[in-house]
Amino acid sequence: MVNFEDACRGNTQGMSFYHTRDQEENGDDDLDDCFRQPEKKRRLSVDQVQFLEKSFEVENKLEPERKVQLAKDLGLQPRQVAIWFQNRRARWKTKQLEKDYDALKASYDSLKSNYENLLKEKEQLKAEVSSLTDKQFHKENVSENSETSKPMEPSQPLAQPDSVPETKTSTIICKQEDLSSVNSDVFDSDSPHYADGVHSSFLETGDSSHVFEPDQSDLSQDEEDNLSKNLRHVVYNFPKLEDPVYPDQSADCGNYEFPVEDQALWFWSY
DNA sequence: CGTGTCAAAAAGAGAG
DNA sequence: CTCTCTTTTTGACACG
Repeated sequence: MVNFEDACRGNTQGMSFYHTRDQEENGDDDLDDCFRQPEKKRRLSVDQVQFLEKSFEVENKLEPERKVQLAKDLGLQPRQVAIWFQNRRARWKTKQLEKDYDALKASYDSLKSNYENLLKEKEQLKAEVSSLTDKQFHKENVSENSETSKPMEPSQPLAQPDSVPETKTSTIICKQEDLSSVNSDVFDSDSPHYADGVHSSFLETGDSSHVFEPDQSDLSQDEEDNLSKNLRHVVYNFPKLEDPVYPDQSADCGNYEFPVEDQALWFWSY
């Protein structure tokens, strides 16, 4: 447990918590509390906040006993302490949501760029295949013209397309790793989330291995939709979208709600 | 208790 | 520097 004496020893040399800038007003505290007048709002002193923060780190919930003790230690009303904890929890949660959102967005951006790369690669391979097909076909025509005794199926040019499939396979494997790791990392986040109070979700477990550079370039809405559709095919082993249960989707993700414009994120959680 | 909100206080920005 | 305006932070409260 954090001891207030320890917490502030040395920095204020025994100065009490009442040394706020409007110290002289603190004498009114009792009066104010009795009459609940619209009292002028006073901020807690740095030391008071520090002490509360330490206490919050230890345990973010406040049992009545501790509330009274803290209030006593800090020279505050128990209600003030309760309100402080309430606010602190709420604001901590907001920050956490922001963090989680950023991480999700980063994952999404990363997936998007992976997908775009795959598309490019696919186009290249397509071009390569058609050029090889043409060459083959051309060859056959030439040989057919010179010696008409050798009929051959023009549709077999893919028999040995060099080493192309090799590279493609490795690429795909790589992508799959990315996807599955992202998938598990991100959507495991509905595990104790803020529930334990002190420690947050997956994001606060230090710097995750998914530190992506946010890609600011944005696709148009059409492209975005197209991307989302197509990715359902790219994400090989994800559940299919045949029977979507939209209303429950939030349950899978810690009850988070995302802005409408970011709902494209859901495509890979279906 | 969580959530949303208000409003005072503090911090920041910029013009003169 | 200081005055003013804007933005951010934070203590408090109401409501469900």
